[in-house]
Amino acid sequence: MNKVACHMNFLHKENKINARGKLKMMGKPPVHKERDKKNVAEPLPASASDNHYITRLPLTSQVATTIRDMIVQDVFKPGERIRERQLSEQLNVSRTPMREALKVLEGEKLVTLLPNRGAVVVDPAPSEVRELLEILGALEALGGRLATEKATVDEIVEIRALHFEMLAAFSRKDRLAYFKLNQRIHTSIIAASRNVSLIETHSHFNARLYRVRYRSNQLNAKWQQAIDQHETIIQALEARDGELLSDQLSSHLGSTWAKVSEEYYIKQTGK
Amino acid sequence: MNKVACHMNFLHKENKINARGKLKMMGKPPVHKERDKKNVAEPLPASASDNHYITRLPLTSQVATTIRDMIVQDVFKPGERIRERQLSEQLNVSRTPMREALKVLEGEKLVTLLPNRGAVVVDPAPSEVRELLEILGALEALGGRLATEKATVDEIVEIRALHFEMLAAFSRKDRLAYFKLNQRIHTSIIAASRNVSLIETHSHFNARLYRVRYRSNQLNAKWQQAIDQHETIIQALEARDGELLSDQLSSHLGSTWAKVSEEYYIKQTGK
DNA sequence: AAAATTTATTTGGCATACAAAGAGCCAGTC
DNA sequence: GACTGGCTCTTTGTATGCCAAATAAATTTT
Repeated sequence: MNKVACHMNFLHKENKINARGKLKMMGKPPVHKERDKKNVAEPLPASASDNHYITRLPLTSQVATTIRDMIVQDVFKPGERIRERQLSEQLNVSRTPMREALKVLEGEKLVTLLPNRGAVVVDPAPSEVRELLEILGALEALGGRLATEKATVDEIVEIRALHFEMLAAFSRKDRLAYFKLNQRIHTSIIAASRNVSLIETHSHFNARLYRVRYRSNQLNAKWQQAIDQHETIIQALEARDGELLSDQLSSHLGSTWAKVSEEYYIKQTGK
Repeated sequence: MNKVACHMNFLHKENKINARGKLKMMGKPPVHKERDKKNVAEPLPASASDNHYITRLPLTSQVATTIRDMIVQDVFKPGERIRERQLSEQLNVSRTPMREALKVLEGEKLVTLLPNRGAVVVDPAPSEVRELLEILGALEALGGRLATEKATVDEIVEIRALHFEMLAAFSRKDRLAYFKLNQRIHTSIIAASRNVSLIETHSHFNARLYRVRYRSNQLNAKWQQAIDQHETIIQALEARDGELLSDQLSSHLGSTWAKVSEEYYIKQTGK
């Protein structure tokens, strides 16, 4: 359900999605391979560890998730073309779910579908990144304001705890841990807004910006400043000051743009 | 490109989409039916009236657009099931583009795809409508603020003109004209923000709320109040007062929710 | 009447076929 | 040599048929 990628546990290109234990070789009369184990109803506990027992999600969704992860984690580079036939063979699925998955990803703006030329991984122009950050800022501002009204004490405490963990990562100069905690904090604030549609929308825009922010995080010089902003954010939440939190969140993303745009500038001139 | 429906020019159910002047009977060697007319480059003026000359859009997109219009315009009622085989026969396309189109619409949250049970037209719960209106409010607030910075004088003048037209529709008690002008005004303000992603996102949420707002508009008792709000909105834009415009736009949508929720209440109790 | 079982309908996914669009190549013309 | 038109090759777009699995409906059994 969570569209933001979980880091570094994706399938490699050689991996195969093999839905419903499908047996591909055309001999072998279909004999319900490993179904009989549990053909009594049995409510299916759905425990976290049943990822073998290959999930009964529609293949299309599985494929979409796989590709989505590959994109967010840079297995497919921006601008790279995705050949549906080739990839569907690699994933061991037919073209049908592959194409449907690409349609889904197109809707998520993670790929562009050129007519008769297939899918290309999007490579947002700097201006688009700025636009998206503005939107994300507005969404977080809304989420923050709602959170000050609706968050439970427990949620706020948990967010504060994440903040401390983030400080720990900061002290250790552990940029990856820092990044992930940072993300979790923002996501948790939005989650506290209790607005399901907002949570989804936020997650969607976050995914579109994931790569950019990840890379920006790797070379962010103004780390201390970001930390300071975060402290204010948490305090505003604790004080349930919607106005302040709202402002802080959007200006926080404003400075993200400052960092990112600087990076674009460097890439363009120096390098 | 504009996802908000243009009113009442959709295809009826008997209509057929027949892409690329496809000749289905298997005789007839392929002789580029009516292409030769314009195989010289000719930038293709894309005038509004070239909807005959059967567009060279992918069938999937055409199907998606058709169904989208049918949904927004209530040909398919919320909660109604869409049978892919049946509908694809009616539209005279195969299941393949039909299924892809439904995937697209799922991404737009206009239908829900139940595994093994196909597509159902979404029927947002009141709470979801509230959520979406909150989000739309935040988006319009952002758009408004940007518009005060970026709008050209011409754009503002045009919006003022639309406002007067809307007043005219109001005097005539022409609710449909009023509604459409109202939509155009809001869309124009967002368009003036110059943030392409925002324009798209706004259009998307607007589409999801289209039906609700349309119906609400039909029985809105507090029409005068809405008019007053609009006057303030236009003035704020003319004064380029971002703060004010921003506030007005989101509170405007707040009162939209007031109206809509009232209607839900009526439906639930009285009726 | 409730439960279990059978049947019918529909979707999910695969495989195959073929037309059309692009991309690249090559020759011929100016 | 640059442009043009035509080839060929590859990939996508669409149609079609097929079958398994899931659901819903009908029917039988208990």
